Amino acid sequence: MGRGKVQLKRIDDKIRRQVTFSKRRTGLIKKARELSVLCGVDVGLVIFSPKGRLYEFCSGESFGKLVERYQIHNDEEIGASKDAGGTDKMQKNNSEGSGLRTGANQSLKMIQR
Amino acid sequence: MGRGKVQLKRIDDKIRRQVTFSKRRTGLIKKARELSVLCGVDVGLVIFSPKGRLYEFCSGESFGKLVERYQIHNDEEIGASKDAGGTDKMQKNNSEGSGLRTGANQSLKMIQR
DNA sequence: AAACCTATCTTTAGGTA
DNA sequence: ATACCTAAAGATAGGTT
Repeated sequence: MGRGKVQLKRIDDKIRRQVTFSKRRTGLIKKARELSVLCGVDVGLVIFSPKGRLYEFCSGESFGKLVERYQIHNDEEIGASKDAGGTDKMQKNNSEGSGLRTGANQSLKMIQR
Repeated sequence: MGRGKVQLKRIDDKIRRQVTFSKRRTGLIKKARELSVLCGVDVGLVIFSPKGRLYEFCSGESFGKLVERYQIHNDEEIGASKDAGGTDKMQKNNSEGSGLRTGANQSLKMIQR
């Protein structure tokens, strides 16, 4: 938006990149909130800045709760041992494995409040 | 967008809500990807549909890795025992506690691939 | 780095197929 | 549900302060 199309590649100029980060981060969080409210769904979003700062949005429950649901979902997928029918595969836009696997249920339960 | 302003409240009609969910979910994931690429930051996003489906986006690392970083970040905040200076408080748009606290480092390390 | 402005691009609500 | 269309709303790059 603004003037000219956006190339989907890392912005070279440090200043411009920082400004864009600030603007788009705000927009993304706003959209995450809108999705959760408009559609009554739970959304969890974490953003790590290059400087190590953390920005997050989390609807309703705590982020830990969402992580637990994430974990449970994956367990069910594995337990069901079928690709068709039940929960279907998510849109794996990136991250092949997507971490958090079976056997860690107990551990996870310890860390979420 | 589209015709008429959007009220920030749950869409009543089930069909319209579902359609909006589908459209906005796609848009949100796209924007999450753009932010991560344009600004070279790591982004993790999870969306749970009312039907229990899971949609996610995760830049670069696995979602588990991101959760670990989330955990580490929170630990450092606590360890530093100061509010000024180091990592600053995130934009807590919701979720007071935000889960995932100290002492679970070992457990978490077990579950992320 | 944050607050505005605004031209321009992008998303999307509603409609149609 | 899913794909496409399009008017209108929304996001934002670049500029200014």
